[in-house]
Amino acid sequence: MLSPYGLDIIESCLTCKMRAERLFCDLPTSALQAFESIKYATAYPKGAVLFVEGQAPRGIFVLCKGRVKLSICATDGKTLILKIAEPGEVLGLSATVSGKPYELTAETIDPCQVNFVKRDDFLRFLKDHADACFKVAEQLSEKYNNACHEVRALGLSHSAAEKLAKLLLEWSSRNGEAVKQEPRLKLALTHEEIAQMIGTSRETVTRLFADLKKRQIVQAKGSTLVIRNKQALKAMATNG
Amino acid sequence: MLSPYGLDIIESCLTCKMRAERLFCDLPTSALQAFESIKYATAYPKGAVLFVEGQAPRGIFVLCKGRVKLSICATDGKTLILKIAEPGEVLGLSATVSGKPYELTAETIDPCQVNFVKRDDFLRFLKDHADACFKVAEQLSEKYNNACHEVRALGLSHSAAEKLAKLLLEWSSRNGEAVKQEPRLKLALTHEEIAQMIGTSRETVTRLFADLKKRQIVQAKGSTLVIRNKQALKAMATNG
DNA sequence: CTGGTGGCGTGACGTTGGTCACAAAGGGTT
DNA sequence: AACCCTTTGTGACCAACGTCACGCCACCAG
Repeated sequence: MLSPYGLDIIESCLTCKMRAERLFCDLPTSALQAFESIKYATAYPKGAVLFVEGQAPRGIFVLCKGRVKLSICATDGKTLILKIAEPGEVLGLSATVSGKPYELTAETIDPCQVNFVKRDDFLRFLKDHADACFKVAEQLSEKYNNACHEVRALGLSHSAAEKLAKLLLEWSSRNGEAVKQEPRLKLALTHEEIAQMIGTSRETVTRLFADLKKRQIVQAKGSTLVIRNKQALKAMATNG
Repeated sequence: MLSPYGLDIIESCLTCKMRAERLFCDLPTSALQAFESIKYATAYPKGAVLFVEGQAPRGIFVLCKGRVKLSICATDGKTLILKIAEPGEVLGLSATVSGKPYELTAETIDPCQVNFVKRDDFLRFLKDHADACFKVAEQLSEKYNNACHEVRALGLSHSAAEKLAKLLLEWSSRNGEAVKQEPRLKLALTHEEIAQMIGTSRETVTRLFADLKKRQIVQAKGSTLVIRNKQALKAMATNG
């Protein structure tokens, strides 16, 4: 079997092992078969751009493997990273449904496997499969929810420190690390990228991390970060 | 007929004159009849709270008359106004679909007429009416789109002036005033509320308006604002 | 008229954090 | 080793803006 960019291709959604765990993949077999017939399994190298904000919607991208960076950017080049999409996520969904331009830019940061579905095919699929349509509504609610959290973090924070603390706590809650006394997390992003996630400058992120380390709140072990004082971090995240 | 809070109640969605113009109201008669049977026509005075962020979703609120302020607020009381909802808008939709808590707070700023539908009834209605389900997906896309714009405005702006310029331009584009040489708009909000919309302080808004007037970019005529120099405003909105 | 209240205008001041500039530390390649 | 290139660390400087403080005006009730 061909295996571009070092990926093990998932051939069919019907036999996909991760099917049950994922919102959009978990559909009755009849719908999945229909989906199967309109999807294009594709693969991208690291750094590929799936779509750019402002572009007319070509269709949806179901992420099967790898991570994708979702960002918006200003005319002057300043960019804001909204989230790093993980496998199972559907990208370009809202633009495809509404017909408006993609509202953000999607760029792979790993080699990725993606199922692409053309807009026309997808809309027809939704008309025919009411249960899929409901799943889409659920997915969109999820996305809206995330966007609201983003708005809250950006709009109601008093300082960059507060936003960084929020981000670290959110990351640690991803993998269930949050319940532990001293959560650990892999810092897979550069300071520059972290800065773009919280809407501040690279230097500020560096300084904030230095400060957190000095105050014994976090500790770096290679590329993993140990949160030594969860309470202090939470206090920073809520009181600004 | 009873007419609480000085409203002329719209009795039935089937005979509603505004039906065609509005996304959610524009459904086939069969679906509308089903909707009719599960909705509760209600009325609220000015200042009533439809739901609070964090609350478990009780159902959706279709706004028929009046305006509703949608906001999120921080633990310290600082609030951010996301938008002022106009008639035709469906409130609490995403939370009702996903089952997660309402992500924002809805408070009437006029006497309002509202059609309320309980969550259970609404979900059953969606299962039965695929076309309604698709409408919901469209509505959610719309909301997501708005949220993305909000994120962009908040996260990628360099200054409060830029955000205010963006807001004024957006307001003027609502009523088709934007095409005119010198668009006019009603300032229905206080400086305090405008500040809460762009995430800044009341004093800053006052100062910004004073500056805009001094530079002949806008002009106040009573409670209406005339934009005298659209170009300058656009420049402020894009170049920060 | 008088007092109360809510919105607006404005000065002074201090902090935050963006920007520039450069140094240091890795990490990979030749 | 010498060389890149990327990432991180740090100091200096300054504009933006949040905050406090207060005065003014309009409106309304008694």
